[in-house]
Formats: sequence, structure tokens, C-alpha cells
Amino acid sequence: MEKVYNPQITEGKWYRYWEEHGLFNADPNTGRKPYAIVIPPPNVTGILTIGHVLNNTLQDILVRWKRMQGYEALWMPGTDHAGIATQNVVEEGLRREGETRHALGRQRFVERIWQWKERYGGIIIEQLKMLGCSCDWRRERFTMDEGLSRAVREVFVRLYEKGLIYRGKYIINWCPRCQTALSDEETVHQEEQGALWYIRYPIKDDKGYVTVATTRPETMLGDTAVAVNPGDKRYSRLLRKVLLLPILGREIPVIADDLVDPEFGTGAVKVTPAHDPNDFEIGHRHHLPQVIVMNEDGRMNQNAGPKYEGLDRYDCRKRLVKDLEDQGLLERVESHTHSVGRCQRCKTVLEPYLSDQWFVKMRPLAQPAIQAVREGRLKFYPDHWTKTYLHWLENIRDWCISRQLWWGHRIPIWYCDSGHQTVQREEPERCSRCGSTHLVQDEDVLDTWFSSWLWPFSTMGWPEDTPEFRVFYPTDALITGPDIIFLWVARMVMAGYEFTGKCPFSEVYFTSMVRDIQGRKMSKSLGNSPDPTSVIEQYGADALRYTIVEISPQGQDVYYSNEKVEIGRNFCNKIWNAARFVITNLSKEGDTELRGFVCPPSSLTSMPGFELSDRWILSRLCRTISSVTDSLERYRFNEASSCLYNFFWHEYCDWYLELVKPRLYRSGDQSKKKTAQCVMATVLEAMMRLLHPIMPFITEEIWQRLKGLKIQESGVDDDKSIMVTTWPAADPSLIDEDAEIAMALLQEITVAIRNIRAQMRIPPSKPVNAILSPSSEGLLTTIKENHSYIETLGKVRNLSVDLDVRRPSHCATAVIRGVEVFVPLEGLIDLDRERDRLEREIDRVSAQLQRVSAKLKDEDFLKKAPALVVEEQRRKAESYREDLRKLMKGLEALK
RNA sequence: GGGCGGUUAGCUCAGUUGGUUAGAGUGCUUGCUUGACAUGCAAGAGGUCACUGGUUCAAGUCCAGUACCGCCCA
Repeated sequence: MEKVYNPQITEGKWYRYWEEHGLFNADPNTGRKPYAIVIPPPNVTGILTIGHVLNNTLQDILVRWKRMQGYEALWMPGTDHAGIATQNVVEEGLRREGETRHALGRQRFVERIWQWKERYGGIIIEQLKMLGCSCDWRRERFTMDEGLSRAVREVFVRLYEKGLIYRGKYIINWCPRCQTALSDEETVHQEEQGALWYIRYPIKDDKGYVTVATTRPETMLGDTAVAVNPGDKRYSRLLRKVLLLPILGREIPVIADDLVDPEFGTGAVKVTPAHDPNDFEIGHRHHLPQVIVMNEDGRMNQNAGPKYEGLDRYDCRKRLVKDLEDQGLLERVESHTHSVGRCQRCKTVLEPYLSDQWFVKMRPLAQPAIQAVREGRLKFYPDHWTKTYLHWLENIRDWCISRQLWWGHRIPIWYCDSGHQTVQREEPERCSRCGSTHLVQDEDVLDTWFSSWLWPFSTMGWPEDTPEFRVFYPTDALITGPDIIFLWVARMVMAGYEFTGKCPFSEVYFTSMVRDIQGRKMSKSLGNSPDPTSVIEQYGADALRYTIVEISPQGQDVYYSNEKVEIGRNFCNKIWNAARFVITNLSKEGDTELRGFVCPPSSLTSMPGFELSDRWILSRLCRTISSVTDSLERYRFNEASSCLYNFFWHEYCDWYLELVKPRLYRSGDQSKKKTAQCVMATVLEAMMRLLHPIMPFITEEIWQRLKGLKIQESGVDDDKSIMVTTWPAADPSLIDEDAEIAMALLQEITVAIRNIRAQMRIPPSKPVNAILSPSSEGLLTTIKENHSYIETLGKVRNLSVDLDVRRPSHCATAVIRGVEVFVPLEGLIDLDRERDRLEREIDRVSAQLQRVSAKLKDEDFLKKAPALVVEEQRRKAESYREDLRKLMKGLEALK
């Protein structure tokens, strides 16, 4: 085995092996209990980000863990057609060729996108494989697949027939660059520095004017009224007066509406029903005309007047403001911060825009989704997302599902010459109303999320009643980011209940948001998104997986940097070297008859020479198994990873493997040596299985090397791969409190001696002697039986132990749980240094004693605290006093 | 404006129902070619648990308020 772990020669090899042996495949016919996760389908245009790494590592951990627990585990993979994003990418390609999609035509453009998808759409899938994801790739789905498209049409028609889909002219978020409508959830609002323009509207047949304030002056060209609050006395005399719209000279009324905030601006607001959602409402109430002054590309149209027609909205703004100024109608301009909506995709400032769109009535769908969470059928981890989820559903608004794009599911509605609508699952031949054969399909496509909200069941074959759907649906867990709780999660729950009558999953784990080391979101424009594939090449997938899990606390953001992956790389190397130590030690025997080092843990206890350190490490292993299993059940992934890390590094490697060495190298007793070898191999093998979900590659590599050493456990385990072994079970009979207490004592004494060595500057090459004086028979026995542990790890040549030994002259002193530790230092001792050390120690213990004594002097404490707690404090005070007395004696002896 | 989260060692974070000496990783200092590992080993220094008040015998932990940071919604 190499001295340094090399992930590059390990990872690809085992991934191919797993795939070739079909180990990722899930079969609905095995009769085993199913466990299913559907992947949040990455955009087909996407490349792997560190956020994907976190998200997919967690899913892989769950699936590999459940698979080892004996479940028929399915991880359903696939990609999303990502309407706008994909169309943008291909359009950009066309632009570079000097082409446009319009010149190409719809059909050929869509063909181009499909070609692009075939060529580049699989990148992220290959990257997920590099990461080690154990998806059942035979089942890979795409939201535009035939099957999923059928599900989309089925759902559209059902909703339409139920009266939940309607078409209408409403104000929607319009992106002038993408030239499509967007849902509320696809817009990003942020506070931005803008301006407030105060514009004078002259009163007809009167001298004065009314001043209104606006953040978008160009929309005034579409004004059809000015509104004031009905209670606003300043304006009561103006009601029912007529104003003259500047520039255009249109006559518009002054109206009263409660929606107007008298505090904002001048208390009088311009009303533009075709370009503002609030104004749209006011316009409806007062039957105002709706004047659209802009085209779909953000340029002004003929309604804006000849002077501005054809100008871009912002050029128009500049010209208009200047014209108003020239006419003395611009009162003033204030700087003003306000919330600006931008396109989630291209960041263009959105225009609230009046247009014909398709909507889904969401209120009826929301009820079951609310109930599911309220009644505990659906749980969120961390729990605090429940409130956000419920608040959104309780105030849900209708969903604008039409998009003016070419890439996506075409709306399954056809119009005849008479304007009748035919809604069908398959393309109709004639109009359902008048029988006309001249039919034209609606030009729009559906919102991409209209296919992804069906993902948990459309991927299983729904609306067909397939074995996959029957066995694996509803799925178990969903792992996703909290940023798509509305866009995706809540909608999937609604769709699940509406179309299958079931909640599509029972638990949702929301991952941490990944930020850079300065706390900024990862973004393309900032250029702060690391490329995970180069990290994998540098450090290995296991290192990256371990690191991202370890640094992601539940419910909080995670601050990622490539350097942090050293945590995982170092851990891999530690695992590798521990295994190297164990394996090279066992294979020295070379003889097949000595095989069978890896045993069922309970069978080890009766082996010859089974001793304290063995009892201890098996006890600690059992606790680790319980704790890790428990953490995974509660989705506390980082808790599981650090528990494994601590046990493996700081108990197994730091103490156990060190304690085993004398038995391996110096014991004349072959049977004792064999026992030690069995325990260290058994613990290592169990650890590989526990670590496997997090670090699949290195654990497979080591496990394959160990498997030949293994005693078969009644054919339970498959020998093919660690993937199909069983998840370790904690055997409670191996929990050994006494061994843990005894080991803790021996460890503390060892540390005390090492401390003295370091403080006294005694080089490791120089052995020392030590004398221990325990305060009880029990402690005496423990130390006597295991004195070699202290000798080995503390580099002590001669250790003598006895009750009430006489303090040697010239020695350093420590007190551990009542055990006095003397290290004679002959002429070596630096008295000043030792005095310093003792004085610091005395200060520390006195401070503790003082705190405890203060409590014990407190009448209230003695009266009100539980007897157990009081007793505990008394005991503590006693032992501090005792320690202090001994330390003082040590100090005296130096004077 | 409403809601949610955060503030613990230089940095990044644990700290479960209030009760041992508030932990870890990393960084820092010191010493080590220790018969697996310098991607390592050993030892050490480093904390007014954001602030104010309250409940309690007892508060990092519970309650209220303040400040700052972040996210979501309107």
C-alpha cells in the first residue's frame, strides 16, 4: 500500500465496478421495504456547483445508508429542461453565428435546442458520477421526455376540466429581455437607489395643479387618473375635477381610493392601470381605461405619442423628464430607495405589464398541503421552515403558468377560426364546439415548474399505473435548498395530493446555503463559485464529500473554500494509513489458515488475552454506531461525520492502535497477538461500513482488501461490495462502563506525564520513571493491571505503583482523580519551572474549589437544589480539597 | 412594515430537556525523521458565551427588550 492515499486511482475504478454490477439499480419486485428519493433535477444547462455537491452528497448518504439497512433503495435521477435558461443559452449561440431564433423559425429553433441538449445536456450527470452518486441511471428522466410530457398534458387537462385553469388580462411580471411573463416566484426583489420625480398635473379650467410623485415617470404616458385617499382633506376640493395629463394633454379625472397612502409623496398618485398592479386594481374599481404604452421589448409604442414612440423605456424617461422640466412641470427630484423587481434569470428590471396569460387557481390546491404539515404527515428539517411554508400557502396567489417562449411544453389548447377553445390530451382533429378542422395551437409554453411539480410521480411512470409507481411512490425524503420552497416543494405537495391523493414525500430536509468564505452567495458574476470537479481531481471526491458534510450545520449557511477540503483529504489519509498499518500487520502472517481476523464483535470477548483496551474500543465502537445511526435518522449529517471522525482519529488511532503495538511487536504470546489483530481488524471493518455512505470510494478500497480476512456471517453479507454489506448494529452487551472509566483514568495519567515531560523539556528519546500513588484499592488494581499502557504511551521506563508511597525528592507532581503522579527528575529538574507549573495548577484547582464552596455556603442552594446535585457538589469540593492538599505538598517539597 | 435565523477562542462552528473544569477543527507557540501517517505525533497558550434587564438555589442554555448581521415575504 502507498504511503499517501491516492484517490485518483481508486475512485474511477470502483464507480465502474458498482455500475457494472448493477449495484445502484432498484427493483420494484424484490419485496423488500422500499426507500425512495427523487433528485432535485438540475438544469440541463447546469454544471456542478458546490451547492449541488452538498445536496447530492446528502442524498447519496441517505440512499447508501438505507440500502445497507436492507431497504430496496431507489435514487431517481434526471434533469430539468429549464425553459428560459436553456433557450437563452442556445439563442446566445445563434447570436454568435449572426442568427436569430426568429429568422430560424420556431420548429428549427426547438430542433436546435434538442441537438444542444443531446450534446451538452449530460455534463452535470457525468459530474454527479464523479462525486460518487449511486443513482439508478437506467431510470434517468428529463422533464421533456415523452412520458413526463404526457403527465403534464394530463394534469393541464384535469385542472382545466375542474375549472382551475383560466385565461385573462392581468398585470404580470414581464421581462423585456426574455420577452416572457414570469411568475411572482421567479422575480427577485431588492432595495435599489432610485429617484422620486414630482410632476405637476395642471387642473383643467383652473389655475393650479396637482403634484404627483413617481418612481417611473415614463409610465405617466399611460395614466388614466390621479388618485387621492378619500380621507385626505388637502385634496377634497379637487375630487371630480379634471386634470390635463402633461405632454399628451389627455383629460383625466381625480378619484378617491383607500389604497392611496396619504403619507407617501404628495398624497396624490398617478394611476396607470396597464403598468402597475395597484393601479390595475384601482382602475378596475373605477372603470378606468387601460392604456398600454410599451411594447414587449420595453420600447414605447404609439400610445406614448409620436415624440417617444420607438424609444427604449429608459431613453424615454430621460427625454420625458427633460421635456417636463422645460415646461416647468417638474417640481423636484428626490433620491429614493425602493424595491425593484428583476428577472431571476437575466437580472433585467421587470416591467409590470398588462397581458393575456394563463393562470391556475391555487387556493383549492393549497388546503391539503396545509393540512399535511399541520397534521404531521409531512415534516421539515429544520422545523422552522414550516412557518414560511404555511404562510405562503395560506396567502397563496394564482399561478401564472404561460410563458412566451419556444422551449417547453406547449399549452394543450387549440383555437378554431371562431375562437373556440379545444383542450385535449392529444392533438385534436376538429374543434370540440363547432367541428372546424382549422385549428391553431396556443403559442405559449408552460412554466418549467409546471413539469417539475409532478416530478416525484411523473418520473415513476404516472399517469400509467406502473410497478415503480406502486412500490416507490410516495417517496421518503426530499433533499433540497430552502430557496425553492415555494417554487418547487410546496407545489409538489399540492400536485401530489391533487393528482395522486398522496403526499409525494414524508420528510423534507433543507440544506444549508453555500456561501464563500466572505459570506457572499456563490454567483457566476462574482466569479466566486469554485469548480468542484477540479477540487475532486485535486483532493478526491471522498475528501470533498466529507468536508462539505462536516462544515454544513443543520439550518445554517455554510462558508466554503477549497482550502477547507484539506480537512477531508487529511482524514482520508489518516484512514488510509490506519488501514495500511492494520493490513500490513495481518498479511505478514501470509498463511491462509490465519485468516478470519474480522469477526462478529461479540465473539471477540472470549478470545485469549482479551484485555481492557479491547473492551474499551468495542464499547466505544458500539456507542459510535448508536450515535451515528441516531444522527442520520435526525438528518444531523455533520453530527454523524464528526462523531465518526473523533472516534476513528482520536480513539481508534491515537489510543487503541498505539496500545496494540506492544502486543504485535513484543508479545511472545501468539494467541494474545491474534486477539489484538482480530479486534483492530474488526473495528476497522465496522468503521469502513459506517463511513461508507459519506466516503464511498476509500471505504470500498479498504473493505475489498479486508474482505478476505473476514469470517462469513451466516451468508448475510454479500462479498461483492461494501455497498451490499449490512449497516453495523450496536450490540448493547459490548457497552462496558467500567472499561471506559478505567481507560479515562489511564489516559489522563498518561497525559499528565506527557505534560510534565513537555514542560520540563525532556526529549522523547529520554525515558523517565514514574511513581503513582492512588488513593484507593480500586484505583490501585486498575493501574497495576494496566501499567504497561502508561509506560507505552507516556514513554515511562519503570512505573511503580503503591498506596501511600513516599514522595521521592526532586520530582514533578500531578494529581489525577486522587492519584498522585510523581516523576523523579534527578538532577534534571528545573525547580523554577516546576514551581511555576505547580502554582498554575494550584490556582486552577483553587478557583474551582472556591466556586463550589460558594455554592455550598448558600443556604438557598442547600435548601432548594435537588439532593443529588448538592451531594455532587460536596463530593467535588472534597476531591478538589484533596487534590489541592497534594499539590501543595508537592510545592512544599521544592522549597 | 411583517416573519424567520444568527451573534460562543484570532477564524469557522458544536454545545440536545437549565446543574462537572464551555468543546472541536483551523490558525498560533514549543518539542519531535516515535518500526501506519510531517496530509503526521505530543504538549501549550487563547473565552466578560453581543448588550441590558428578568425568572431561578443555579442561565451560554428559559423570558423580555436593545444593537448589529443575514434570509424570506409585502
